[in-house]
Amino acid sequence: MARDDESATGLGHADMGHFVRNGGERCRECPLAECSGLHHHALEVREWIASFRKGEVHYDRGEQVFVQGTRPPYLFTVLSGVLMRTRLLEDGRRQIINFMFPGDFLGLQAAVDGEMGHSVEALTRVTLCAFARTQFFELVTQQPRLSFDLTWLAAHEEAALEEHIVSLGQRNARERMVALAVFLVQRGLDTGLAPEGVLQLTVTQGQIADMLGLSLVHTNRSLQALRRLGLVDWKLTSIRIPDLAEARRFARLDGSSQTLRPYI
Amino acid sequence: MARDDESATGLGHADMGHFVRNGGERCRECPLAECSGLHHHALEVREWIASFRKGEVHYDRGEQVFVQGTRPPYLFTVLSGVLMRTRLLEDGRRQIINFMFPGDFLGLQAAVDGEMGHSVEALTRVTLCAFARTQFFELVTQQPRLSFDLTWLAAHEEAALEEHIVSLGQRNARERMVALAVFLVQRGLDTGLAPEGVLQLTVTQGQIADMLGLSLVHTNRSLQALRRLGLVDWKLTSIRIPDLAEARRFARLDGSSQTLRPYI
DNA sequence: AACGTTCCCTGTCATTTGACATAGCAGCGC
DNA sequence: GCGCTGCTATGTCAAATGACAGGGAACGTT
Repeated sequence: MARDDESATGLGHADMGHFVRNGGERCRECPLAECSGLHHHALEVREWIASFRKGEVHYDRGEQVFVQGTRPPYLFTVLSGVLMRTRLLEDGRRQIINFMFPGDFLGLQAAVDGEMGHSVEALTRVTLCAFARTQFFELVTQQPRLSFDLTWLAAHEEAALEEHIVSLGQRNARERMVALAVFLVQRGLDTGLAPEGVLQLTVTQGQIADMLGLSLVHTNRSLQALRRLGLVDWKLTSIRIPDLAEARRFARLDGSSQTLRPYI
Repeated sequence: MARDDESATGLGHADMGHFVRNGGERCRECPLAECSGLHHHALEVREWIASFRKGEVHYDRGEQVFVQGTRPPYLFTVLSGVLMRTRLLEDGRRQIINFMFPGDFLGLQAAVDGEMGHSVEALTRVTLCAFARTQFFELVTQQPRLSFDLTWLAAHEEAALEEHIVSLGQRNARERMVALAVFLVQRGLDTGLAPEGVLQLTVTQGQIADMLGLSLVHTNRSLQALRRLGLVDWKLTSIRIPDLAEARRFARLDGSSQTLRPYI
């Protein structure tokens, strides 16, 4: 309980995030190196990044990595696992903003503002690579390539949020679900989390509802309808899309322009 | 009509955007210098920026600055006026993503990807400061301060989109409208477009509807309700909020952390 | 075995929002 | 004056979505 506060800052131990203080030497075994969907840096740049690495943190499902309104000491790159960004209203309503996959960078807002505008929670057991917030711009601005990559990630995150806004504003419940399922499965494919096209990820219907701005009950019924239609088979622990192209058409998603994502 | 294509690329003349080829010498009279809501660079940095400036473009209300899916040769900083980013679905549905005010940077997605994921349309007569897309990273990465500012702008745009997602997902029609009105008036105050707290900007109810994901009819009724309640008086050419704090409470917006925005 | 928890599912009814049809009103060119 | 056009306003009805209440399966703990 004395540790309770630390969990909010990425410093928690044991029960709420386990910090392992080890430096860049571990970067040779970086699990992201095997990920086919990512753009890998030149050795020189990788070593530059490694020199800033502070260690590694683990969180279990349900644990909070960042808490809205706090000033975290560390920023992270996701090494493995899946997380979600959420935003709370004072009256308890919750909106899930987006999901984060291996290679994604966590805490950009804190990097420029000091303070987080949203919370981040682990959806699976996750491993994160930690950098000191105060060193971040030293890390990034002194390597033009990293500065570019950071901007790339920010611009693409913006594009993902745009797509989500289109969903919430223009698509009905079923279209939204299909759009979300396609997005998740696609990211799963890119990061090796969806062997044989089935994403193994446990998302509750309550979480889907909070992501799509629907009630839990309506979410449930719409999911059943999609299952009957054979478009998306979304179960608690997995998402299966029999025909990705057809699902795309149904949700009126345009073709995904497959480019390699950079990471830091 | 031979010029038709150029309008999509920021090169149009006369009827669709008027390009004035003049360089950094005009930067001494930059209209943004008078804007109190902005963070102004040191002389040295301003001159560095000026050396990249390619000229100035004007667009009238209704003209498209960028068209979704095209590769624009220029990127812009807004010098005066207001614009909106929109995204179209194949079946004609339109979602307005956000509004842009003086000091905002246009075309970040094109800067990293080459291609625009959305369109940008002028809501008033606007003046834009043009940079070559191909020179952009030279401009930004060789000045750590500019690299920081660009990231700052991207992170804050992301935060604005988050807030919009919360609106679309969790707030009902009236709350959404109040939230949008507060956002617009606040940005108007920061950029000198809202003398005496009344934002002079013509936004049609159809545009409000496309921004908030509501039907035109429902938008109309909700606007009337808000007028009756005395919360927001939104007319075709102006937005007035009698009590900003009360409006914030109504829409459950948390206090805006007033910081100076950088610009490039 | 009994219990508590978490999640998925269903029924019924209320509310919100949308669709369609129509009217008014200001501006504008002629 | 007239006929346009773009925007705002209303009425009526239908569809989408939410609120509330409760049941049942799976699973871990005692």
